[in-house]
Amino acid sequence: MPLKLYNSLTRQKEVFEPLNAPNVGMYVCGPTVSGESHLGHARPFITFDVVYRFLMHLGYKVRYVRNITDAGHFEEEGKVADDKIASKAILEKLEPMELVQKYTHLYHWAMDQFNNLPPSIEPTATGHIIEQIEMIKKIMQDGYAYEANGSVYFDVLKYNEDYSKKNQPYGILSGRNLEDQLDTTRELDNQDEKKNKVDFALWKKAPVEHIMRWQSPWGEGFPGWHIECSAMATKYLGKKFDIHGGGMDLQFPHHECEIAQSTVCNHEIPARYWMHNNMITINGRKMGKSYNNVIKLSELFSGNHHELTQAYTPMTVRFFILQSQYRGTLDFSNEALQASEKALRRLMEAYEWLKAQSFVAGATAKDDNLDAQVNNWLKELTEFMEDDFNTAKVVANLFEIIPTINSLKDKHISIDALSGATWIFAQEQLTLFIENILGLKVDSGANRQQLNSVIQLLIEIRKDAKARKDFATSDKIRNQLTDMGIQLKDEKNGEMSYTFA
RNA sequence: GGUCCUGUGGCCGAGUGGCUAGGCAGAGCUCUGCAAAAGCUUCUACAGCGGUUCGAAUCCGCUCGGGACCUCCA
Repeated sequence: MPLKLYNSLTRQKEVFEPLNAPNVGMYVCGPTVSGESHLGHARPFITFDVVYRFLMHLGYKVRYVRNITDAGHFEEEGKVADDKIASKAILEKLEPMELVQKYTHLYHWAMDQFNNLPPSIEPTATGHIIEQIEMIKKIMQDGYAYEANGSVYFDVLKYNEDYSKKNQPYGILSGRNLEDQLDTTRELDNQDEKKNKVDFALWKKAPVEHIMRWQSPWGEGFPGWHIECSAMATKYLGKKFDIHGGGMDLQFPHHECEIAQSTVCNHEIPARYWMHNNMITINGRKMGKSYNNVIKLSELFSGNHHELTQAYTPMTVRFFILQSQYRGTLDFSNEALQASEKALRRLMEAYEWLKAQSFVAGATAKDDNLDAQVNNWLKELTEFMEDDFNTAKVVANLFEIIPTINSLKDKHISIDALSGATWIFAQEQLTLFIENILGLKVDSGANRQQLNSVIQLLIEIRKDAKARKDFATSDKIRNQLTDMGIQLKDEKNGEMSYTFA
């Protein structure tokens, strides 16, 4: 079956056909590093990490470009007041590059926690001022932008008029028509440099107090928000590339504007497939700065937030996100996260155990029905991913297989219930999907080597106690370990194992 | 106001015109010195009202509810 994905541009699922197979170009809008990333930001990066991983699994050579937006009007929350007082001395002033550095590091740390693979190229907006200026000049030459008082604006009306004839009106991606927008925005329109309210900035003149500024043909200023993605995508992926991704809230205006800019410069819509992940909600409402309901990633990992009843590991969060399909909203709650935490532990325990077993390839199956069923579940994993990256169904099928694995482990079924080939196939598929495609791994604590030795010692003592029928001691060890978050389990064969809560 | 999305069991979530999604929580059983874990079994569904159909949670209409975007936004 071929890979199919939902294309926001055409509003339907389409078969994925790369422009230059086996190469695939994918651009995903990255973070604005003026603040710390929150749970909502995690979704696109995890979603497209899985897309990236799956495309590579299919054998494509993927160039994955994800930018860092580090130019614009920067203010760190809470620091604005200080900065206004600060005045003359450079060291007292808010230095944007300090913020950029700080939050870029935090962002990379979070991506690493989530086990997201680094993109092939991670360009910064400030590193591509020249490319952006060149692009703006080109748009002006073609007559689709104008200068006003040191700023440059894109002429949306003219663009819409000309490109409507080519069946590419402004609003083609978000499905809105310009007339409606003119109607709804007219009242707000008064004193402006813009010819029309719907025009957007390609370049902004920097006010005197603005620290971030670059020389340009129009004076000192800084680039508009939308042009950076167009410039960097074009530079690294060419005029036309395969996939452009990002959050649904970027569809308009950001991606719409990107399309307009790139279409003028390069004469075609920059990407063939547009993918948009839906939002994470909290209490049914989009998580976002303007709603004042964000949970930052560091807060999520530490549990230090009034909405949180506990800390959640990065893998729990990743798994939580992958349990849903990326195009639907996903509602955050402690209950939901706790469910994911437990489910993930069950999945990983079964998987780790299975991975450690050795099977003989030639052995035949005694339980043909179960064997066929397991094979089917394993095969479906690929089909589900090929159907617009349906990780929710992939996860569901993994859980279908778990009881069989645990039954073997607990000797409720014998090893020859399934054929050797099926067991080996299960090992391969689970490794492939759990680790390589979903990108899940066992949360590794700090240095646990000594801890493990200590626990091993306690286990020995407990075994002796049990042999003596000294259950008081045996229970004391188990219960106190449980209180510390270490769970002892008595295995069937008299051995004991443990897991960290 | 404009454009669009959505409403699934206690919670989170798949899904399709006819077959048990899955996870977590709850109940029972097995195992166990007792637990835990695990296995097996099991209870709560498709907002409401109409329509199309042999058959709809799935398609259509209306009503009610929730949400997103309308140039800060993942």
